[in-house]
Amino acid sequence: MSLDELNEAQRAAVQSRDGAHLVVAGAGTGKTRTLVHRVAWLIEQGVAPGQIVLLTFTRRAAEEMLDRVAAQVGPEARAVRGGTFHAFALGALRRFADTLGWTPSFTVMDREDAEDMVGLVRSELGYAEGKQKFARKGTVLDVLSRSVNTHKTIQEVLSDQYPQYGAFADAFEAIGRRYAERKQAHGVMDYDDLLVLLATLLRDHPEARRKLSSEAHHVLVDEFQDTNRLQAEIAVLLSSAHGNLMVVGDEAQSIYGFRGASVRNILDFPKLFPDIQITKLEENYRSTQPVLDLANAVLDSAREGFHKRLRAVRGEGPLPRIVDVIDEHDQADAVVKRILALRAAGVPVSKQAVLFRSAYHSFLLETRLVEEEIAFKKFGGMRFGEAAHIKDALALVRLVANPRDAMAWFRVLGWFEGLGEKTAQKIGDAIANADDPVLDAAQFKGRKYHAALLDLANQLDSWAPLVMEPVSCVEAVVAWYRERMPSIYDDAKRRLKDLDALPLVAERHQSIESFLSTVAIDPIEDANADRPEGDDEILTLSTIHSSKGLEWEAVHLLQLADGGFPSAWSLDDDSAMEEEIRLLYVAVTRARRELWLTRPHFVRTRGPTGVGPGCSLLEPIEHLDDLVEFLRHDPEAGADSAASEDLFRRLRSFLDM
DNA sequence: GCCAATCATCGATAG
DNA sequence: GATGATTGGC
Repeated sequence: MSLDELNEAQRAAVQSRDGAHLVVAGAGTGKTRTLVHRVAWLIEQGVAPGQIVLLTFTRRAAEEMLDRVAAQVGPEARAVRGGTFHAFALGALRRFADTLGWTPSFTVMDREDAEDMVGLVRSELGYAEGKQKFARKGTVLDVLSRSVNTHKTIQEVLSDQYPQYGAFADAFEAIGRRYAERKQAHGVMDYDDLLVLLATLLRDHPEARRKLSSEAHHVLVDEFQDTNRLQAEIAVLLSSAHGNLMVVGDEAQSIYGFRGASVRNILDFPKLFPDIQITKLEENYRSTQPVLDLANAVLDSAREGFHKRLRAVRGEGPLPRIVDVIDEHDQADAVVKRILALRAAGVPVSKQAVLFRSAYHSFLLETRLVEEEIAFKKFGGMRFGEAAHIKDALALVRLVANPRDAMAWFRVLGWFEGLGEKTAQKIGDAIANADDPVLDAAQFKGRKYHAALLDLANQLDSWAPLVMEPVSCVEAVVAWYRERMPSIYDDAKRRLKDLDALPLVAERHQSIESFLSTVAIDPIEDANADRPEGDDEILTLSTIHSSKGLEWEAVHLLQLADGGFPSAWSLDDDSAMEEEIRLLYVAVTRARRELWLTRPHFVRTRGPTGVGPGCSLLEPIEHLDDLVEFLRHDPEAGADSAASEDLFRRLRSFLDM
């Protein structure tokens, strides 16, 4: 391996001695490359790959890094343990569940199941009833989650984030308690439990801590600015046996405040370790100077100054453009034409990305892309594994694996006519608590759904022997479920082929439990996603959140308008607006050379009303005129130009504004 | 008491 | 477009 390709600061990080090390890495400064070299270097120094733990934010990031390490030091690099905090926690908790009083065969609920369980608890406790409108189940779960992820009391979370429910702290707490009891009784964890329980294990059980941390000789954490209190605690405790903890991050790119992340973790990190080493990576290898000039100006517009100046190694390039468009239709038109123009100019679509604040911002564009036959892959938003029919099939598999899974019963029983929420819950709970957890269909003789339940019970019996063979089991379940689909969904036909993906995923797993819990925290890829010949022609569509750490030659940023980006929810909240600014910073710094921002004059906003035209993210940027070139999209001319300045005037008078 | 159908309201980002 | 509150039927 050659260290020649690294600059001095990167080399210092790569070859750092043991101990705590903070690497502050601005956008595009070679953070990934540094981490890759660090891991490779450790292996070359004789550290066993299995003793290195690389915690990243997404599975995608972990895999990419390990690929690159493997390219340098060989396939043994695969033994490096990598992944998200949640995935790591899952593995550790499987081994130490007993210690914490949990069954080792626990399963993991995704967000939707967790919400449903909260919903059931809420109605059980009677908070759903009339009187005053109570928080919806998703909100209740949000509050509970925020409380554990930020170490704040329910009351504090309510006062800070949901003042309208400030008087209901007791109710939230009661729901939280019952919810927690139920999870443990049923042997299911939600995402937060994975972190909470791992932290508890490491904090309160010295033997487990010693064992886990001595297996993790070197702990590296990527994107540390986006960790929350629990994750930071886990990282520190996990490295307690040796203190070899390297964290990498950029406080200016903190964009997960909404789920409890705190920049304090990275800012205060040095206080934890008196002899910490700190390395700053400041030379930007990714972008041209004009892109960075805009990025710097964006940061300057933040209330909390970060005093960061990105310096380009690449030199000059075109100015970023702000293209004014009328509405989303116009925007889709402008972006499609721009993508094609860039392709014609030699930038393949695979080196272009369209980024946006919220997943739905790209809907209209997606229809245009289909018309234009531009293949794309979308990241963020609704995932394949979250589609209702996929979750249905998985619920059946869960029942095979664990007949006491009350939430799976709840979901499955909901398919049958005449069988509603109450009865489903009753049946599910009864089975979960029975000595022999089977569905006794006979007792529903005379009911409309008697025959359906008999069939279900028979099928489950026939699948039970397959529990040791994930693929056969999943295939059998899917085959039966296919037949039921038309009675559950009007658009069953469209959903059918998605089910093919499940057996393929199952093939990669030795056990049903491993299949199910992986699927819960690491959503399935759509095996049917249209894959045209060669990856060359696939455009990336992504939420800004999911674009983290990635880069493209050309970046198109959508919906720069109040209510779009920034989100309507942030407009009246200073700290939320700060996060919107950092989001814009992240988006801008994804671009290597071409950066096109579209600014629609009119957007259909969801959320709080009273959103006017304009983009309050761009307004406070000083010298914006010098930093970007302004264009207007003219749908008639089919090109962006300054020629149709009167377009808006005409439109305004047309709309009488 | 429970279920299905209807109307009103609120809506993001992710593991 | 989903969730929740309401209504009307068994």
